Amino acid sequence: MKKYTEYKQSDFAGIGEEILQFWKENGIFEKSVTEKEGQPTFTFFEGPPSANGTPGIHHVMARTVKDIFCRYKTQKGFQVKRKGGWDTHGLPVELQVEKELGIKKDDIGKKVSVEEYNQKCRETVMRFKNEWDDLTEKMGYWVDLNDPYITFDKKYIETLWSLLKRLYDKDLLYKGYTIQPYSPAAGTGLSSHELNQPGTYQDVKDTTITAMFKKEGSENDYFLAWTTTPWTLAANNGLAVGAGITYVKVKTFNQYTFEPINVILAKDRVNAYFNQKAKDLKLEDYKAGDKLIPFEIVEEYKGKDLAGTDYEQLLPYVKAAKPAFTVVVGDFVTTEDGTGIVHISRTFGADDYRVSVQNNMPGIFVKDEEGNDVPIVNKQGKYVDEITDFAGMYVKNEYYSDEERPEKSLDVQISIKLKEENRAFKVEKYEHSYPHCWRTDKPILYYPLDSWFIKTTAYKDQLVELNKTINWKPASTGEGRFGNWLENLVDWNLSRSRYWGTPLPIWVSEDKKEQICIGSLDELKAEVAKSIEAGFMTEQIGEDFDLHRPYVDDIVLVSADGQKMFREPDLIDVWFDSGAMPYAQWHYPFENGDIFEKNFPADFIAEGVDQTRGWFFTLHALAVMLHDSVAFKNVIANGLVLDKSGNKMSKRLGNAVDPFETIGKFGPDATRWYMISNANPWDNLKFNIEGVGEVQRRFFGTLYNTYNFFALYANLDGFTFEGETIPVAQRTESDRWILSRLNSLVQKVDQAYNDYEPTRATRLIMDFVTDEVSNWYVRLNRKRFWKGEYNEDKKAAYQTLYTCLMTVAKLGAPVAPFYMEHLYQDLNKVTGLETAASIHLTDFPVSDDSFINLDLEQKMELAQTISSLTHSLRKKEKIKVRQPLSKIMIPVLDEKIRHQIEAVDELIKSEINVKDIEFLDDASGVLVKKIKPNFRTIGKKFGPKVKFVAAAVNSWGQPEISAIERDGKYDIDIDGETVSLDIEDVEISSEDIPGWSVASEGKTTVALDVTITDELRKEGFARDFVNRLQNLRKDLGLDVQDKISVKVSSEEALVNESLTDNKAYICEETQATTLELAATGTESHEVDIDGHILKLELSVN
RNA sequence: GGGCUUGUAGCUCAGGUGGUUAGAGCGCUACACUGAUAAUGUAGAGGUCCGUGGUUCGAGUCCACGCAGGCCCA
Repeated sequence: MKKYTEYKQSDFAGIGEEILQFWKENGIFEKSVTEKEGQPTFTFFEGPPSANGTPGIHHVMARTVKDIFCRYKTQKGFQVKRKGGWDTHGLPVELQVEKELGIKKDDIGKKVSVEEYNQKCRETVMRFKNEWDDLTEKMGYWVDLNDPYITFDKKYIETLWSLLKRLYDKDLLYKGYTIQPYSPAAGTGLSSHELNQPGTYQDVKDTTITAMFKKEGSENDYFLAWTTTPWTLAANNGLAVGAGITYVKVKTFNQYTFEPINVILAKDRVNAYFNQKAKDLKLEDYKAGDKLIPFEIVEEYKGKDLAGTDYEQLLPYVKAAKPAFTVVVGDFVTTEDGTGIVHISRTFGADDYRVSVQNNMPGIFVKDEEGNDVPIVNKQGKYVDEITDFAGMYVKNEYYSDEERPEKSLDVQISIKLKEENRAFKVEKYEHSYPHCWRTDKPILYYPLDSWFIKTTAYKDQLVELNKTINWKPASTGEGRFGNWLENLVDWNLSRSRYWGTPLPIWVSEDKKEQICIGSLDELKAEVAKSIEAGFMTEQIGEDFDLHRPYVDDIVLVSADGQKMFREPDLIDVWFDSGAMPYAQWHYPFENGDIFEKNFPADFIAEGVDQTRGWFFTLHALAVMLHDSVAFKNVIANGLVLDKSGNKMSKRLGNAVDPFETIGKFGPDATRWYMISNANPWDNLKFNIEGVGEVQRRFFGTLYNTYNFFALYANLDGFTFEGETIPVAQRTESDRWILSRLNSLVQKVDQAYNDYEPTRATRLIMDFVTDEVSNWYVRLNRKRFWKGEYNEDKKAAYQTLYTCLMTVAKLGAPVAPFYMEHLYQDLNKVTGLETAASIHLTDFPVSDDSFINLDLEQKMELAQTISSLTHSLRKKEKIKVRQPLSKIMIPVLDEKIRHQIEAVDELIKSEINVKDIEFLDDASGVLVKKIKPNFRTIGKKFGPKVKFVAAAVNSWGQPEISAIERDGKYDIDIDGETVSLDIEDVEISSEDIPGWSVASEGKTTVALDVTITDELRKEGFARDFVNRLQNLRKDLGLDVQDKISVKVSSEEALVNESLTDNKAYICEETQATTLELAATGTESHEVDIDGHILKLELSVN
């Protein structure tokens, strides 16, 4: 007969490896997909990781979340295809290659050819693929690694080109300006990544100016605006105020020219600009040169009232058309520093640019040689010739070489000019943090650069609307972080001036008047053919043509009017790569149209919350713009994995956790279960390795022990779940109880997974296994398993526990795929009840409502409370559980409770070792009742008078309590007013039983009779004796079923009587066929029971 | 600077719609159990619910303003 495997020792890491092998050999993952052919699909998109770095523990977290729902949906009957992928382009790859080659960006094309450089990127990007594949397997992440999509693949890029072409045809792709960090010294724009490198922000002292902008048509009213970059004042095209900020007009004098002026600034900033000591000075007393300058607030307005006011251009070197030089409202204006009025220069600030565009304000531009609009600072960082007074000066003194550096910087010279013109209110040095170029160490400029954009703003409303249909976990990320981002959407800047990435497929003619966007390899070939005809190219490109730089740059096309066309040198944002994966992973629309249709949009995706503006956005944007659809219906944005103290993990700090080490030590299941159960995936997880150990001990250890317990006895009795399943109605109270709880659990866990709440699911399962199955059901029913014949009752116990174990395995399989598989196999190999080769091919359990019995669950809860209270009393009285006591008494105030307790009284009695349960009701006359107000109801009824009502109720004695119990209501007098209290307005309980040792919890009270009669004492002694005998059996290495003969010699009457009186009991418990009181030989064992020494001799029959 | 988020026992976390003894696990202490045994059970100690105001008869819970940590973006 088949046996359940019994284990001497748990080895969870070993189970992981063993099961992994089993899955591989039997192709279980493949089957879990192919067996579901024809079933409804559940689509999951894999956000591609980059394999140019080693995986960390946070990847285990992210991928566990993904895996759980794919496995769950598979068990729920869906077909879940999971195509893996690799993100291969991008700056980190470039930086790493540059580091390894010991070059800088400038060296590309000089020291190293673009070709060599790209080859190196291609090698580097997959460097750690093996580690990644290894982790994927070991952690049990089921994803198809055989046919992954790779973003540098030619087919992948071709899809990207086709998408770009579609956007281009919809007029959504355009070239424009954006304000970007720019290093004139290095001659290149910087990415935010580069700006975030350590050391880029440095404290510097700059000359700052609070400039005076003269209000149009006024005599001497000026708006004050502060800037830390005076060189941008010549490009000023507007002023911004906060709509809700209060502004004042102050009558005063200019400290440099001593002229009378009226200045307008935020009310909150007056104290920062005017000396309080001058508060009481009179304006008419002011004399030119006075240190203290008097001031007087003469008017007050809101920012929104100032909007629309015109002012005179401050430095009118380059003109601009109206509505330039107008006051507008900006949401970024604060009164933290400056004047509460912000100087706006469309060409030199991102906020400035945005607010200018919103208000249609032209910027200050000059024409270059080709007639294009360019800013007043050139790419070297010098003023253009049009700024006559300062033409050719660097705008930052740091850009000069040491020899050429002027004594007075441009900022200082502008300050002097403005002071002389009565346009400077205040000039001062100011120390602040300013970003510097990490390569040249010179300050950067915010500067308008050419870029290609996708006009996402044209789809803003659809993006916002469709986002509302997405189920975000947590909701706040969707509404807040993502929703707000969509509300303030700007066009997607697609350009990157780099080498390793997807090239922009746009060719532009030499005169910039014609352009063409290529949407496929075939199109490109057709264009190349034309170019060959025109004599610009000599050879057609081949099928294996690499769509990367530098090869694409060598292609010269021909325009309609016969000009040469060159590719725009930009690459596209790598986020376009990943956002396009729903299409590009299938090489859609060139191939696989049917697969794409079935797998778009995704039902579910998951990635880190840091992807909100990355992958989540690009997926959403492309789906909305190209398909008028969401890209995903459900999304989990998981949080960070921090170290145990809440610090970010980093290799530099040495606090990073190695996932292989953790899995190697604790196995994949405990690692996964810990991460999911400890905190919601969207909260940050403080990863503490001890927590993994705890999960292993507490949850998996308990489950393992429970299985082992089952296996031990089921093997002895040969239980194989053969024959009839015993009807639930014929099972014991506790069987029916645990099955009721089990079915409730199935319902709740199913719901939790379905709601994308994995943490709730794991906590439910864990509590069920440890508290209900192990600590209550198994503990109370232990004897049923090991005592007596293999009868119906025993069979029911086996069946019940088996069902619990099997169901728990299925419920927990999505989170702990290895151990649950192992448990499934161990159980099923004996019973053969399931036909599926793997738990991951079985169906998710379905709750049977007819098993759920809430009344029974209440009863058991009562039993648990009563037992716990009695234990507590025994403890207080120092009476051990092995000592039987005659009774407990329980006051019952209603019949229902009484019946409920009666239904489980056997259970209670055996658990706490008492002979009897006695109920005390009103008739007993010994009850002392306690009453307290039910605030929930009286709060609603009496509102502010609650206090008085509560005081009245609390003062009641037995007569009032009896009265309200009898009549169902009671009238009291509050403040001369009669109010009526109903029985629901109070809670009556019994706390005291005069003369007894009592304990209570909630409405349940227990009193314990602590009298130990001789008979009880003898019985207790017999129990102790059984205990010693059992120990002895174990010490002697006897088998559970061995029968024995026992001889005992003792001088004491108590001992002898005890053994005689309880002989039958002792023999049954210890499997003794005889128990003799007789002299023992030399082979005897001496035992001590509460100071009574006796000798006993034991022989196996 | 802005958006989002977190703050409850030494640690990790629960605490529908406000309701009077704020819970669990781990850890700690003590005890019990010893045929689940490198297990297990019971009990105990341990709290300014981040702070300050407010709303309310009543606030861990609602509102406002702060403080501290985190993420993203400027």
